[in-house]
Amino acid sequence: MSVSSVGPLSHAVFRVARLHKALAGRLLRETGLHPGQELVLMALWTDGPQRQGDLAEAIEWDAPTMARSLARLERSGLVRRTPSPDDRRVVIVEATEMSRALEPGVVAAWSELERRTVGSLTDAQQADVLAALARLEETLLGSER
Amino acid sequence: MSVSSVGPLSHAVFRVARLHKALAGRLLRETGLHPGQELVLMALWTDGPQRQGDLAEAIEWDAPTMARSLARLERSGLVRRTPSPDDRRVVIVEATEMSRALEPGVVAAWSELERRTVGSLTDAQQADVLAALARLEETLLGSER
DNA sequence: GTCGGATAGTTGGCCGAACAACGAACTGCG
DNA sequence: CGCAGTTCGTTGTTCGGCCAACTATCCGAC
Repeated sequence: MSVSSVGPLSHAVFRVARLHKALAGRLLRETGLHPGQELVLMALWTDGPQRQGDLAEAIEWDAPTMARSLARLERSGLVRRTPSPDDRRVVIVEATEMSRALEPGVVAAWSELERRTVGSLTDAQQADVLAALARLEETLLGSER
Repeated sequence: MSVSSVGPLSHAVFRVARLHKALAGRLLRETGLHPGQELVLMALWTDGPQRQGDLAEAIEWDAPTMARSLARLERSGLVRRTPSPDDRRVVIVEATEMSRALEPGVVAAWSELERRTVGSLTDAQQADVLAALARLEETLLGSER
């Protein structure tokens, strides 16, 4: 029973995901960030300081994953965490001035990633692919509940 | 610059991949395996004993990732590794008898994963999605070289 | 007011994943 | 024959990702 015969669609998702993530990693390397960290920073750049929990929810991360990732970003000086005065349990996260220097590189990396992902697809094909992915996402989300 | 605006297609790939992998992890948990290990075992079950390098290539894994994963599987008694007599650098990997007990569960998990991924898609829609993923894979592969 | 439950983050453990650096073994060329 | 270069696998380090267990804080009911 080979993988591709048991689950052709799952296998295809697997393969595309691997390739895409690997490409993202290579492109992002020039910025010095690891894949995923740019999501955190982009969320902070666009939405401003926010509670750690909200940030985790925004990019759909586990709380432990977010905590550790922020600890690393903080250590790199890209992020600042301050306890909220209102509720001493919550932590407010914000991007530092220093992190702003990375923004052009990150946007460039994502643009290039998108360019290389879209490839030579026509607009119509691109719409098809997006629609297909949306269908998959909807199905998978439905399977969670 | 939000992620979805910079790279809508990339973002969609990202999201589907996360959901799919998480679902795979949940389904596989019942077998006691971690996502990825089932790929190794399935390859060994179908193709028999083989060189570690060939195995890594078959499921497109990094050599270090394969080495460590096999070390864990070996520790669990699911896999046996013996040095090749012909070439003392190479290691021959084989699935143990004990591992065979997991086969039904693994196949069931992958079947369920596929079922939940396909969802209520018609055959035609399913073909569309597969074609779309194939196009993406082709594009991404082309971007590697 | 106090005590129990809910909420916010952290930490430990384990895994897959990538890169770099390394040692061991083989191969082929001069 | 000997040595350079290649191939095979391992180890170190650093990540993201998940679960489980824990601490600290807050809130609400009694």
